[in-house]
Amino acid sequence: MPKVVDHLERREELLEAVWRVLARDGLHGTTIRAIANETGWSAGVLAHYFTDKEDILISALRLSHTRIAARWEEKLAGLEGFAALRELVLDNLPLDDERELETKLEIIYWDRAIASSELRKALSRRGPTLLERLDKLAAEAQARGEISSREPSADVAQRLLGLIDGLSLRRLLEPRRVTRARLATLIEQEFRRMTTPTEVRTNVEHV
Amino acid sequence: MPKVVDHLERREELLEAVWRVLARDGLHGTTIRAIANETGWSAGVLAHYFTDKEDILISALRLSHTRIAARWEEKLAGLEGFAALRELVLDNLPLDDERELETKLEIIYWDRAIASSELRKALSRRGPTLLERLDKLAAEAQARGEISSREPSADVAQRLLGLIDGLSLRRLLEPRRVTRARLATLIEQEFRRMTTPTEVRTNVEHV
Amino acid sequence: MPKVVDHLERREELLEAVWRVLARDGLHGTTIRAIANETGWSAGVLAHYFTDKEDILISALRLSHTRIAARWEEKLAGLEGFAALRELVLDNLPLDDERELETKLEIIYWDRAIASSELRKALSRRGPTLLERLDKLAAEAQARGEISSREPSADVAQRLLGLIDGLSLRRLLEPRRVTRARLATLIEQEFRRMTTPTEVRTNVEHV
Amino acid sequence: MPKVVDHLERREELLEAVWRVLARDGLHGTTIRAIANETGWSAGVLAHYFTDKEDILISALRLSHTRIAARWEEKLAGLEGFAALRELVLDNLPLDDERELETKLEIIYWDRAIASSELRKALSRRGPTLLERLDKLAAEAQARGEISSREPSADVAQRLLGLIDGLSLRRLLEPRRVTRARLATLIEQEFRRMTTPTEVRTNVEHV
DNA sequence: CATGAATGAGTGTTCATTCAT
DNA sequence: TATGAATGAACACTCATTCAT
Repeated sequence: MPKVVDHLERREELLEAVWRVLARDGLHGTTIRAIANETGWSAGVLAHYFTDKEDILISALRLSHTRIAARWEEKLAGLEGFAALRELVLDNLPLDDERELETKLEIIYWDRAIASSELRKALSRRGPTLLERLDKLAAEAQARGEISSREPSADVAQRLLGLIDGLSLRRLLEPRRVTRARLATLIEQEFRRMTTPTEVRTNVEHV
Repeated sequence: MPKVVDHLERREELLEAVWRVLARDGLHGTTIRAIANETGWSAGVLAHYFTDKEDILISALRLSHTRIAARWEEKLAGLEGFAALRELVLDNLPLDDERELETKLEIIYWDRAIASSELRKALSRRGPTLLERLDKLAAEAQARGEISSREPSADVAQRLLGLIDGLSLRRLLEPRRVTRARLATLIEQEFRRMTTPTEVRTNVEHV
Repeated sequence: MPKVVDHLERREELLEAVWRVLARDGLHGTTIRAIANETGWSAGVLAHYFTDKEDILISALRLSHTRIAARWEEKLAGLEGFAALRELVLDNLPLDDERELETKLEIIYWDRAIASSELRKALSRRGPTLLERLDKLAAEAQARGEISSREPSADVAQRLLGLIDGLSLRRLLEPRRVTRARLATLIEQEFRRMTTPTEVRTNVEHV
Repeated sequence: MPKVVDHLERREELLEAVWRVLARDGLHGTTIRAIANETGWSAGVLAHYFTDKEDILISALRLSHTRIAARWEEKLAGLEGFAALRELVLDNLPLDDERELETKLEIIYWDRAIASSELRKALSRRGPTLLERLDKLAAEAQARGEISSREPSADVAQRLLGLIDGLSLRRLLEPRRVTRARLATLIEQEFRRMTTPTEVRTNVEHV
């Protein structure tokens, strides 16, 4: 009788090891052997669960996205409008170890995503989804009068996504300058700006 | 007398080829041989001008930063306060081919920068410098009453840097969704937000 | 279950191939590929058994020393004093193919041993050991009155070691002039000198 | 008017630099660039004086042999028999820096000499010549009754050559154990043995 | 299912050599 | 004569991948 192994479970166990290696050594330092070492299994075993190294890397990213999406469902349950929007943004920032790892994963793939359209597809699954969610919640918040309606919700969403990526990056590149507390402060200020009404000042000329 | 070659000039010629390869193939695909191919010279010639592959990559990045810094001097000459701040932000966005290449260069190094402190140093030469400049100009704009003084200039600068990186990234990752025009629109909206006076609305409660 | 290979056995098989390449091509001509060719395996297989080329070369030398030491135990079993000393000297001369190869190995490393202290350590394992053995047996032979006690046993040992190295070298450098038979004759003469009593001749003045 | 350069003089100047590099870095570490660096000239200049790297190395060795032979003429002038023999042996030992360098040169080439018959020829110029001289002087010393005539002068010469090479090697491989003083002592003892008459002891049985 | 032995292409790098100036 | 720019082959080494067991 062959040993019964839950394929999916084993796959996820392996992919979590891939995350750890990626976060520790970067994409460049992530070799099949390093992964195998981290899993505790032999290198050859990866061939049973993945077709390719590319497959491993993309699968690792996809699993991360799946987990993130699942967490969204939990966290956003019962929330609406601005409150939901705020929660979603906060959840996508590296404010604890788990999400710092997720952030590293994203960054790590950006290099290759620029060159490989294959990988770009895999990556864009998160981007658009997140963008669409931000958009929908921003529109909702506008409809409720919680945030200004002067700009399209799509623009609000795109700006928030940009801030998420840009500030997260700075957090990882310069951890001493951008502490978690500072990161939180910066995003709170953005929330405040969104919820503060604006009045057109006529004596300012835009360049 | 030997063949006369301007060492510095040749170095820069080679490094520009490195840029092209990096932008085309990513850091991962940038091999010594690929670079040599792009230069039109043989692979061995790189040994005359650089000690190492690491030296090549870091030099390529440094040259880019040097060029960028020089362009800043030009573009900011005569400008002050908000006008200068606006110009600096715009100059750091991938709104033409030249700056798109520069942006790719930055992104490409982020992966390794997270792991290697050596590279992080080289990279941080741009980051902090840009941040400091943004900060100084934001403070200037605040003093002139051109933008709101409700938040510290350091926060304004950090947010702008975040937006620059985040929106630039989206432009490169999803060029169809984030066109150059859209990128320009988004940043103009941010400028507008900065220069528009705000009035506290009492009936909104921050969470 | 994977293909079963006796790791140690395979290592030794590979190292013996290294010996052959070293003896044929010299240290200079001993490349990883040449070794691989000699083994019949691919070049990459060496990476499974050795960390490094340095590791290969030092391991090859060590295995040789181990084999030699083992042979000493056999040959010297039951022998004492001068008889043992004589046997030990003879065993360290290139009087057959096996020992000629061993001698070549020693010579080959001398160049680098002079520059690299690392290698000198590995080499000196044989040197001192042989020297100490020669010393001990010389002292034994002196105590038994088999050889002259006019000079310290340490000097006898050092001279014998010098002769072993020097004559072995000549045998390999000028095989036609120094045949095996001639080598044997020369060393036998030295034995005769050692065992022949000397009488001080007073009318000779040393310079 | 072209610069007038004494070819031979320049050649020797270059070759002396080769010696220094060889002694410092070993044959393995002796590159064309290292030599050029040591000479103070550019790498290409060597092409004017030598056809090949092999040519450089062999020429360096030959010059050393020429210098040694010239020194012999000086030192042996006026000496005959044992006194000359003694002087010749002493002159071939690494008892000062100059001769230590010469010894290193010899050792350094042994590795390749075993494989390359070309180099062996170049090397054997010293060996045989020295051997022949030793032989001639040994015969002379025997004729004068200064040393024992029990063994052929050729054997005496071969043994002395073996001792010279073997002990010199040990001096360089284990400089702490075999000091210059110890080396001198050991060779003096050999001289003493040669000049001391022997008497057959009947109660010793050769094995 | 799991192993790890074996492969071979590809990497960065070194280096003797050539040659236009 | 002397230079040093340029070449290209060879090197040790890494690594994803295959496959017999």
